[in-house]
Amino acid sequence: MRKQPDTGSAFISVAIADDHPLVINGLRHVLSGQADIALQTTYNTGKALMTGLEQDVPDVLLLDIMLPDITGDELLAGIITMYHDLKVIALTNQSDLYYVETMLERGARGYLLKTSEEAVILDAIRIVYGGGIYLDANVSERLQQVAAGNHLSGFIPILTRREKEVLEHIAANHTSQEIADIMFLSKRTVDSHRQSLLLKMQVKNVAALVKKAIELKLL
Amino acid sequence: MRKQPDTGSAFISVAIADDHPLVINGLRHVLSGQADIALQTTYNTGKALMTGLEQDVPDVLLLDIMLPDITGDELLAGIITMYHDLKVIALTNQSDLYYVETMLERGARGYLLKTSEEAVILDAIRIVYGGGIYLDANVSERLQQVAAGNHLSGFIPILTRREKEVLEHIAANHTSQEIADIMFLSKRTVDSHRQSLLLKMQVKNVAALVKKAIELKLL
DNA sequence: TAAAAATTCGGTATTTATACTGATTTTTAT
DNA sequence: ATAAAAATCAGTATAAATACCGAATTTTTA
Repeated sequence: MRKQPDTGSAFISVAIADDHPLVINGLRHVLSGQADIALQTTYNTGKALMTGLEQDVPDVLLLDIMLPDITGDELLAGIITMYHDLKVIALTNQSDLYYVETMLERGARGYLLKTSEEAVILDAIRIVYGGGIYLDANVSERLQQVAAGNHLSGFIPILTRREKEVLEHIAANHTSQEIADIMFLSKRTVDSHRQSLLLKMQVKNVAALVKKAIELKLL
Repeated sequence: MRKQPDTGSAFISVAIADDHPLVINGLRHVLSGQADIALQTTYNTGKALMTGLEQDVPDVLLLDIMLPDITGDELLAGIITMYHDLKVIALTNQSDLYYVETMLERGARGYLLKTSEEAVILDAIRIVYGGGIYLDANVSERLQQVAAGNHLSGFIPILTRREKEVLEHIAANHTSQEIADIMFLSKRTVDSHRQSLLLKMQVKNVAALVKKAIELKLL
């Protein structure tokens, strides 16, 4: 029932982009025992990945969303556009779950944790190769929590440029007046942005604001 | 020049405590090629580790500082006390560097990143086994930055139980009066803890306090 | 056991943040 | 080109946080 890859090969060719040698070695070990999977190449930077894809496109790419030179979500949009047939599985740590929605929106077909079991990793590769979408159980569980608005209210507020700037200054131990001086604005304007921030983030003071911003990776 | 282990074996016996299968497999792969190193056991929880050590103590333990059931720093003090000859190398992610000082204080003999190169890992094991102390280059670099007070002012403030509680409530979107009601305290007392927190953390408002607390893994 | 640290509470004054209403100009998107 | 969103600033009022002062009691540590 599985589609044949464009290369005509009988194997699922896999590439890995991750800057952690241990992760790559671990994955290499996992994949080496599989008759239907062939590890094509490994990359440890986004730049190397982009260069390599120009030469050879694998069937499935395991992509660390935190490469040293660029984040996965920034890479993904371009990759999907350029290589329609490439199936990307995001690879991440427990703590980066907030990226799940973004990555899926941008075209990732799978989402694995670096703590995933071997069997899960192999399943994911085969399912995604076959056209499916695979989320690690822990991820899908978390997604449901988020969707249900349990504690993160289910959405990531979109902050404007100025709001982000003000937020940075607030977190950097500055008062409204100080921020006004730094940004060459009236204190009123700064307070206005503060109000918007509190409203959008659904909190009532800057302590909770900063905490939530960090949780949502906005800071 | 290397000391012989207590077991009389010609190998350096190594145990790993880490809950990530990929990390364990990666390390297993790295160690398997070494004639002088024998991987004794692997554990994936703190509890399993404690139980296992009662039976058999390795020469060197690679200890993930973020096991699912307990943190490394909580484990370490007890382990070092009970097994004087056991050399512990902390194993962690880039983001957990704040623990370095604590781990060294509590008796860790080495500090490796999960992103460390194979050669570095092997070096660390041999050096620590021989009685030395080994820090990953990235770690020692960071330690110096911290020591120089570049931006984290060189120390991790020790918060008291009550201060931590108040800090949690502050970050949870509560005012002093609300916290007082929740904790059955006078608002004065809560404010007193607030003052101590700001003083210890060297900030002047709760926004910066929360940010710093999260950076220092206190929250 | 003695000393040190933590926890508790009070008063007072000042600064800062937050809430609300309202409005103009600039930028962005359709 | 037009509509929508963002950015700017103002007034006023209240709530909250912060900065000092000091001090008694309890707990922890040496």
